[in-house]
Amino acid sequence: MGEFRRATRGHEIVLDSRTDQLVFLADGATKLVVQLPDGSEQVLAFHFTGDMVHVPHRPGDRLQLVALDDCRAITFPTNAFLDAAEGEPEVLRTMLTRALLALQRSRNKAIRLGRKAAQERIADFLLAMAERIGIPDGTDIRIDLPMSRRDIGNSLGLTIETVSRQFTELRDSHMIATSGRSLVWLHDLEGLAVRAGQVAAQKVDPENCAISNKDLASPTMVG
Amino acid sequence: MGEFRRATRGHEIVLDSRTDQLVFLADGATKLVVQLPDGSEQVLAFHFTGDMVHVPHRPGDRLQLVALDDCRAITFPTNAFLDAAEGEPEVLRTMLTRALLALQRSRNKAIRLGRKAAQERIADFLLAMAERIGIPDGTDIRIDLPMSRRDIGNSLGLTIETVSRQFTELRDSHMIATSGRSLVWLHDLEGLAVRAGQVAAQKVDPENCAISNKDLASPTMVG
DNA sequence: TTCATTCATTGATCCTGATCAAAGACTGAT
DNA sequence: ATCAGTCTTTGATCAGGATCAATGAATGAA
Repeated sequence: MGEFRRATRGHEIVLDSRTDQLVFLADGATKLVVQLPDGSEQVLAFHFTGDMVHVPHRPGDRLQLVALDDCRAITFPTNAFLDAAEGEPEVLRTMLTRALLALQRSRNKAIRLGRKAAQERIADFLLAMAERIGIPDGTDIRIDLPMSRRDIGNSLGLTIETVSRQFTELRDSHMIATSGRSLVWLHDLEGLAVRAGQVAAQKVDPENCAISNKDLASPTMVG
Repeated sequence: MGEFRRATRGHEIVLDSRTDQLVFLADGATKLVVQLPDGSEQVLAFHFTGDMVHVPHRPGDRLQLVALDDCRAITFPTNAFLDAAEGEPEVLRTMLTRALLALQRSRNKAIRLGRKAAQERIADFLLAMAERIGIPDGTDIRIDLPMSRRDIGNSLGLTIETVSRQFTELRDSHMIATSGRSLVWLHDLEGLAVRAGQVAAQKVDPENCAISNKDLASPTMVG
């Protein structure tokens, strides 16, 4: 019933655009992008190994799932998948739980975007990435970002220049360190949480990083 | 199992904040608001009669469901509700469908917020409201907005003044008319769609134009 | 290695929307 | 109806981030 797909960096994971699709990302990282009629594009979400992605059929605008590195995925038409799961309430329930989690992530994104300061968005983005793909490295958390500055900007409603300037400022204030285009070390999670406007609580616990999460083996759907 | 709740304008629909809640809005309109640690607030979504709302338990920040007018609702702890629905795949499937719809709306909100121009956000918001609570009135669509300019601004990442100025400009260009604080007539859906960036402005191939017109009828965007 | 291309950083200027301020309109209660 | 309080509109100024422009670094291929 499902179809296997491969894609290399920068290439679209081809989907049947006639109906809603469910995509299980077996390996790799992707971005979900909408091409707006004015030619610009908006990144709606990033996904990583194990995630389940819902790609709705949207007449009117172009929705693409693009590989950020080498990807393997299995795609299903949503309805067909649900029909098959009809006799398996626990499958439906799991999917519902993931869908609600995806909704939470999307709402978090809305909070990020509605928040005006560029600095808050960037700090929040880094903390969110730390939770999903961060790896403890001494007292730091190391992140290997698969997406470009442009992708980050498109995701946060900022330009590539503003993203770069914010990275520079965080580097100058010793909250992060970078190497090359993709490696980032988070030095000061608390400081980043403050800059992200999360002052009250919600700090990233190193134990909650992707490495330890993987043991739970609970794939998540992301929006 | 569920609990019945009433609330009048401006008052919170009290929820058990210890676990995720599912709220079925039997009657009325609400806003889902997050209180950010810095004291500001962000409107995550608006809801209307018949909507299902998921209010996750978010340790760290305060999430409130606030009545925009007189509301009646039934609330359930998500887990208890799902346990009870375990033997009813159709219920689960319906809820999953609704959750995916909510996800779509949230993504649309992200598109609105990521899009830079205030005018686009406002035009898009009005079209979204038209689809959800608009009433045909001659060649116009009439909307009775239950939320304040402040709510609209908080929802779109704009200030109350900017919202007001955009309304004024749309009025001056005869795309809308207003009466009092809540009544709005949409006069030119096509023009609004152009300002919303849903349709490429002028100078497009005739082919795309035809497609665009068709798309005006397709469901879209609410958050 | 070297080169070419793409991506990232830095600088200068401009513009949209935020902020500050004040006046005007609507709503609900008396 | 009148009034008080709140919400909305309008104006003036300011600032953050976009845009334009150029340099510098990283990656991949030959």
